[in-house]
Amino acid sequence: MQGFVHIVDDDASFRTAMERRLKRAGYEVATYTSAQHLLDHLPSEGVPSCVLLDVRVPDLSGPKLQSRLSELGSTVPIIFVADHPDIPATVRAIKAGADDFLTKPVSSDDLLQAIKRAIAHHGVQCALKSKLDPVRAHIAALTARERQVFELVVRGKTNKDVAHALGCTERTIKAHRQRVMEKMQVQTLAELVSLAERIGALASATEQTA
Amino acid sequence: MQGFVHIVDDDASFRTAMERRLKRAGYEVATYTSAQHLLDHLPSEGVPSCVLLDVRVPDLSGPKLQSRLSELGSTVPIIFVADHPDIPATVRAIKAGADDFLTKPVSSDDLLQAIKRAIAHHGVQCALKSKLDPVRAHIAALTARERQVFELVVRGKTNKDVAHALGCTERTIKAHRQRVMEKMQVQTLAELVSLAERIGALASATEQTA
DNA sequence: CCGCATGTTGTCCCAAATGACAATAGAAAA
DNA sequence: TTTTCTATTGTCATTTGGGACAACATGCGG
Repeated sequence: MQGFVHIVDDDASFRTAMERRLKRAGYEVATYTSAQHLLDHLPSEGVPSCVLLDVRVPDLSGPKLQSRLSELGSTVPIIFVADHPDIPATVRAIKAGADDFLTKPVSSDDLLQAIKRAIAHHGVQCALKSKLDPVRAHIAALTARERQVFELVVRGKTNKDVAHALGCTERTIKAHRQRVMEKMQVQTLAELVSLAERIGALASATEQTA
Repeated sequence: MQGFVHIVDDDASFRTAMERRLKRAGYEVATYTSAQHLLDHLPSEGVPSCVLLDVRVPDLSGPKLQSRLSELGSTVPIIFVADHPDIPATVRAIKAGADDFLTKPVSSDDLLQAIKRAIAHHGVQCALKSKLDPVRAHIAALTARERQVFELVVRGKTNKDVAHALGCTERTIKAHRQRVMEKMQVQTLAELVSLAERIGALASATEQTA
């Protein structure tokens, strides 16, 4: 399986035409009559896929679908297909994060190329997500106190510093720290800091320590 | 000063018209008759700025100018201005990284909005760059051996591990490690790891340690 | 030949982190 | 009420990291 393509178009003939073309090219295909329809049958995340969206569909504009999807935690790339698009709409769509923008009639070449790229993009996104999601889950599993310790520790504070900052004994911090390491499933401070950076829990804050 | 705008257009009347409009809006302005001209008089990096590029200029296509600039380490956003653009060209330009795409005649509102956005973007880029550049410089100042130690240390290896990996004494690693910390100008391992992550020196490699 | 940078290694001591066993107290849930 | 979770603190021994002195070898340019 090379990937999954979700076709959204209210024109049945276009849908079936596309479906046939893409299935022949080796893709899994699902069709929807509207953007809402797509949102309802939320595609299984985790498989590299993309959405082929006819901009003519009335219920949800492209950008809106985009933001709706990302709210749901999805990063599926969207390829817009338009009949007679105007420049401003095109610019808006692409700047809003469309992965590509095609005009009808779509040449098979362009279509397949765009889809290949989009699915490749999503593959990368999925890989990233599958790495970061568990980390976020681990952080979510920390208690409030543990999170405080976590934040200070990954900034290079020593147990003593943290103890002073949080108003308790060094020994206490030590205990929390151990639990943090366990829950985050890391063995070393370096790994902990790496995770924090990747999650963005350290956004621009590398100040002095001692 | 709100920012710097570099206008590239071979049409003198357009240049001066734009220049006047933008100066009135409070921007610093420089004009160029060709993309090459812009590249020659490489704009001073560090000031939030943007390029207003007429796609008609013949010497360098937009995307080419873009890549040429980024080769030179610049991240100036480019706003394309086109007369009668076609969709594919628009799509290509924006996907290639254009910050915005305007069509003539450009309304003052659109223009100023686009420029404001672009300069804001560049402001962020500049801030980021001014943080990362010195770090890269520090890394470049490491000796080969020091860099080896650096790479292992930020992955969580202990001095003992590194010593074993590089075939020398723990004491030796200790010495290198100290010099690394000095040269990178950090006090703690956490900071060192943060820098490594931000520079991308740790791309997906958080494996076991002990 | 000499100075300098680089890499190497040493000892002594102290600070910091880890791990092994622990215990106590309050709050929330069963 | 009893269990469970969370936060708190303790000691002791060990490992690691960091700082303060160092020394020695090599290779390169002046």
